[in-house]
Amino acid sequence: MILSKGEQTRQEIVERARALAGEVGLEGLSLGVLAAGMNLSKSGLFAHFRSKEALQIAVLQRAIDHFIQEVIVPALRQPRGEPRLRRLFDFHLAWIHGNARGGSCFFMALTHEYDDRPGPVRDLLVRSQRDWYDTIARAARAAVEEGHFRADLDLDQFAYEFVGIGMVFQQVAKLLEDPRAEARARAAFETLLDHSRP
Amino acid sequence: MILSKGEQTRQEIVERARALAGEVGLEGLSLGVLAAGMNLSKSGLFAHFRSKEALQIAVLQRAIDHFIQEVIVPALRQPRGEPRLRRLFDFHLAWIHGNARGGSCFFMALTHEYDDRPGPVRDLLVRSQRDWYDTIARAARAAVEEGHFRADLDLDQFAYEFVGIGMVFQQVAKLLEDPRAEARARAAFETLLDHSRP
DNA sequence: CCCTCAACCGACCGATCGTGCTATTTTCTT
DNA sequence: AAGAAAATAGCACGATCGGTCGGTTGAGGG
Repeated sequence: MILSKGEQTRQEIVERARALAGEVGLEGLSLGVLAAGMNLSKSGLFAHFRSKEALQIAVLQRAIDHFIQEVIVPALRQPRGEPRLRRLFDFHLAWIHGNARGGSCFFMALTHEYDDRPGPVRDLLVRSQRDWYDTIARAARAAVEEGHFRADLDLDQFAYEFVGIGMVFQQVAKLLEDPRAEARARAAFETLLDHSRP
Repeated sequence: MILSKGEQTRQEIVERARALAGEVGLEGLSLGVLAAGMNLSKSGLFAHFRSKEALQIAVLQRAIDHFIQEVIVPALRQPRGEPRLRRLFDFHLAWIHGNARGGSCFFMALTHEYDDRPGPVRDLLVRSQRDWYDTIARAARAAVEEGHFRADLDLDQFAYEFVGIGMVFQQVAKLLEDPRAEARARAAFETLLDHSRP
């Protein structure tokens, strides 16, 4: 056993908390409810993190890792340029849809939870979102280099509109429950791609 | 005095609660904090609404009314077609930016608060958002009729992308605090307009 | 195998939550 | 001005919150 008992329990807590936070937000996390869900006393759980904020940060970091593993890494296995961008978009939609099961996309929900609540949690969130925009912009630059996109394309603008499509998709799919949400997202993305080509 | 004392107090409560909810959400509203902020006892305040949910609904309805007054009505004063759509977009950005003072756009925040929390509050939110998409689509249809937009334009798709731009704008402006957020939003909107023209 | 220390528990704290119930004060009607 | 009705205050309730503390237990290295 490579993981100590404590570390193993800690990771189970974080994983469980991540699922719970998808439904109630990071602020809405309750140590009591969380402990009851596993076979743990509240204080036993609390001992693993010395504050609720530490738990929140651990959960957010875990979500970031998941996002990288489920969205970014698989897209990187595609050839540079447009194919990789398409996959990035696909996996992004899938991520939103997946987390859609009883909860919004983690990061979008947190955006509204923390855009006016300073602190380390917000800082980490901001950093992760900036990284996400950068990842998209870098993938777009690769597409430029491959000749798939025009040389004068505004990469940051591309990332901006890319993210925007994902955001409406989430609202239309999950709140408004419109089955055409995904088709609309893909149509919007095709338009964006067309507009980016030489 | 046309308003009874009770009704007047009630409206002051709702208005105050709307401001407070912009920072902490509808679920995060606290009757105690709210009452302390005005000169009212918690129970005195509570008596105006027979439940917290009733207060939440009143607050949401109030926000909807504000949105209509600040965004939709002034846009309707513009000539049909593209000018009206431009103003609709302008006022929409201004609304997001205005509510940005210590809080997100009310409706976007509520989207993530209630997309997995059924009940009357969510129902009202869904209705209001559907109305908003419809309003944009109707304005776009007018632009088609005026000959500003092509006849085969997908109106709902237009509304979809319209809203998406507003959503990224909010995140980039408020969470990421990027001063170019507004310019990017306008650039994206111009692209959308260009793509909609005959 | 045993001893040590990390891991965990149970009880408890003060605060705050939404919500009743019962006065008491204020407003409105006559 | 008086009486009915509405508005508000005071108080208490059960629940739940994040967090503390002293003790108990079980895992893991010697």
